[in-house]
Amino acid sequence: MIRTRPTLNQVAELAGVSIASVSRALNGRSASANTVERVRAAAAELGYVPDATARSLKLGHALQIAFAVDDVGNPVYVEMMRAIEEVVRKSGYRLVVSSTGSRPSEAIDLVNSLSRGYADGMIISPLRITDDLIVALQTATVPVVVIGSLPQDIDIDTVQTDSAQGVVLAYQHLRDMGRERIAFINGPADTTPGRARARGYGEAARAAGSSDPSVLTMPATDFTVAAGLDAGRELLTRHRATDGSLTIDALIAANDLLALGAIHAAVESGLDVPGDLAIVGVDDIEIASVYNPTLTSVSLQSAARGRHAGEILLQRIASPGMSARRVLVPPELVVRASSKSPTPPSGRVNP
Amino acid sequence: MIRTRPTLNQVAELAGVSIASVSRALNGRSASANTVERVRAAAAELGYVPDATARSLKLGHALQIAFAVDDVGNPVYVEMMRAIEEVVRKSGYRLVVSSTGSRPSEAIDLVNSLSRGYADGMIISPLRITDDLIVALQTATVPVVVIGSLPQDIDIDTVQTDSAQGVVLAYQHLRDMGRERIAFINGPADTTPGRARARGYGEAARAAGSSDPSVLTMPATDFTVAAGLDAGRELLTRHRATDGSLTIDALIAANDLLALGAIHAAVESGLDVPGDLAIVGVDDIEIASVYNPTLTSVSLQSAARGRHAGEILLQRIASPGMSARRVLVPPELVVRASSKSPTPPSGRVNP
DNA sequence: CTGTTAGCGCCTTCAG
DNA sequence: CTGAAGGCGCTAACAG
Repeated sequence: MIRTRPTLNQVAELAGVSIASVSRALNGRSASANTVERVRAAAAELGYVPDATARSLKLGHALQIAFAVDDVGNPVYVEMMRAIEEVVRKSGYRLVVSSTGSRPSEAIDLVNSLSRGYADGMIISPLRITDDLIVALQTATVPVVVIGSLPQDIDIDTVQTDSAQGVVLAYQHLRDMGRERIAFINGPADTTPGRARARGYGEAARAAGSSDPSVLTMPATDFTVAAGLDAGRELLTRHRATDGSLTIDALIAANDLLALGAIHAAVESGLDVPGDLAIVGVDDIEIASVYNPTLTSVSLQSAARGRHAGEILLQRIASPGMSARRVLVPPELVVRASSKSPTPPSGRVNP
Repeated sequence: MIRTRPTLNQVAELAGVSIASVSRALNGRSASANTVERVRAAAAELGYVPDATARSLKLGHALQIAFAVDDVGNPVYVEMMRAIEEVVRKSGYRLVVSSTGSRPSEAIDLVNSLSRGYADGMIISPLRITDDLIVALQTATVPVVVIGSLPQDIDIDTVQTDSAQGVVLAYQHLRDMGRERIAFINGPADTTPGRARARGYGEAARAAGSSDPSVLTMPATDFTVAAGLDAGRELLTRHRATDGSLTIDALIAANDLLALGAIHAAVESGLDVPGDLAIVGVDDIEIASVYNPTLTSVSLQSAARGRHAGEILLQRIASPGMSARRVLVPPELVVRASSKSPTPPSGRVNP
């Protein structure tokens, strides 16, 4: 049977003092040693714990932070979540995680329901940033920090990375490894990261002499392993010469989940990775380092982004007057086996 | 600047009616069409949204469900989380996710803080179930559902699976595939799943004629990929003959993350999986189906367990008087490439 | 149908 | 140092 929760009143009655004294004794305000002692005893006997809701109503804050993402299944968000939780819990906040799904309307509903005051602040990392969402963010009644890229003129705290630059790093790395025809599996083109990464790929490809980067681009329907598998299969059948040989020798995937799916597609079709096809992902999720082959990836430092977002949000809650901040976390290439050179010099032994 | 939130009072004033009428108009209780109209207009003009905290205090529930796990990084918990969220959100509840870390004391603190009433119920899936935790669970002031195995006589709702049986399935499958010496990488032995899976392995091994299953058992320090990598490396160096050949031909890992780490350890040491070493995991996480090789795994149906837990919790919140329920979700073997036969019949073509 | 009123449980002036 | 009282924003009787 569920035990019913004792209230301040019952503690007061048992201790033989007023509820005000109980409150003070328990919260460390001025009270005589005698009172404190009796209150403590009474509270312990009843198993009293203050009611969070009543406290919130009185104090005006919920001690909760909301974190909203499109898909909690993506390890990137899990990493952010851990980092955020670690930061905010030190200040006494709980983390409420919401998976909004891909429809921006859901995210907007969520932001608006925040106005109901169940959370004291929000961190959101949306894949699709619509005008409506921006309006909702701007008119929210609690502080909001966005992990992602907002238009420059929007006055909202932002933690962003340069994923276009990340893809450029990947491209250049593959060129350095001697790859000539580098394809690109993007996520949905209507997402913010999708657009940014396509831009990076386009820039890098053109700089390398490609006249039309889009011919080697394959959009996936989502940023997931399953979508990467589909896109990978499609890409591989599309870029075969009539003799069955591959007409591409490298592949950048817009994130690691897509890359994993794509590698699997390559392997299942009998290709050697990286021998026949080098593959680079983006995000550097944990599995990247133990996949077979290990996956070269561009780290977007999810944990660091989460940490920054948490800290900024805490600061803004403390001082709402601050002007909006933008912190930029740089991408970093992490080289592993999946992008090794196709023609290892033979007759030489590894040092 | 953060917009300040309008209250019922201000809406009432603007609409020229009492706050009670506003409340009724907004909540669809009896009110004249005229009143409803004016209240709606006033609320819209002010951008009014009811305060969740005040509402909770009055109504006596927080409309939140807490989900506590040791490590949100494990895809199993993410799967459960999604399933739970889907179930509870239909009834208007938000999901608060907490990562407790491995110390049972943290979980106990969390359970106790639930008594603060910030959540109306809790689902917890603890790796380590101590007596103290059970006491905390029993004395919690809100309904609790445990995903995991509790002692039989404990009167708490439980959703469990039979992971010992799951390991038996894995063992028998490997025997069927012609494997003779089947090793076992367990998680920490002081965890509930660790003990259950060790028991299953012991039973199966003894049934197959092994006198001491412990000689082929290697405990990992955690249920993670990193721990699996370490344990795999250790296991592989330990079970080499003097000529360098492997003295085991199969391996069961207590979960998929460990299995992934172990496969990687095998591959990096030049072994062929499944040629030299067949590997089976437990949990059937998504990556299992796209790892190279694809991982044979025993599904413990995390999504189904999460769904059941959510439904049971909702029922109990609705009718606290119900006697405790136990639902059992059976394990299911999912065969993939990592456990294929070591000696494929040659001279034959696949149909 | 509508307004007034009494709390939900807690914290915090304000007197004493 | 302590008790009484007001009120955070809302809903649910209760009268009218």
